[in-house]
Amino acid sequence: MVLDTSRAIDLNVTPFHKTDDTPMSLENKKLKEMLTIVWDKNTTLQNHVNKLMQDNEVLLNNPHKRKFGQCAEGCASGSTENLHDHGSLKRPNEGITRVYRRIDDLSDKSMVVKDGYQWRKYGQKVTRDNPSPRAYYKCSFAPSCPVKKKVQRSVDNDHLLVVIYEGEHNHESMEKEPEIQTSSISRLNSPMEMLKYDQVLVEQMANSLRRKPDFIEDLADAISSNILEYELF
DNA sequence: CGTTTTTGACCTGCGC
DNA sequence: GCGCAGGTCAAAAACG
Repeated sequence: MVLDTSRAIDLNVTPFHKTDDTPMSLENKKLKEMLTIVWDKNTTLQNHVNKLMQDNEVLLNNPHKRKFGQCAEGCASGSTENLHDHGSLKRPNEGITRVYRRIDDLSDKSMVVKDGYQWRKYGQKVTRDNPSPRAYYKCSFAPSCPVKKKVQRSVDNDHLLVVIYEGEHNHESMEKEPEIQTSSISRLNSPMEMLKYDQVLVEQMANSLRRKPDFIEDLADAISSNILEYELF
């Protein structure tokens, strides 16, 4: 869905860009035109996605919700809007951080997320919008440390654990592990972290968008027209 | 035996 | 005021 722009740019700067009419030059010209078309379509799609995410943000900030944070998983209780909030990047409340962790072993039900801190589980609950239980943890330094976290499998993707941290630790962690931050992009420092972030984000958006029939039609149109144009060359 | 996890009961806030 | 759903408590069980 998302074009690999770095590759596109590499293709666009081939050493064969003389203005003569050699077969290689013609080929290069065609490739450039194709790239322009694909790029335009990609931009259109991304605009569409941005619009959907903005709509989703409006839903998240809907004051009808009981309390912020409770809509952490599967806000799709509304029958008309079936988008989930996993793609949202910013939260209105400070001190609340969402982290996505990938699970490789689906049979592992422990929902243990190693984040460098010690946690004590104090509850577990099955929520209405997600069949997998939500686990509640307090920092083991409580009550001096007020931090809590909630861990639940993503309703969209079994391979993802959604971890919601509330509050800030007032002590040092035992060990630090890299996390996939989605609430604070500034914490994605390395290219590898950015790559992981993109991967997770794309998965979430794809899962959400699959539920939008209009978008599927648009996507199908874009792909089919793209293929036709490609075959014309 | 101390610590952690489990789990049913209870509390709280919100919508109707 | 009632019902619902999420969050928390606390006793019992499990574990090292």
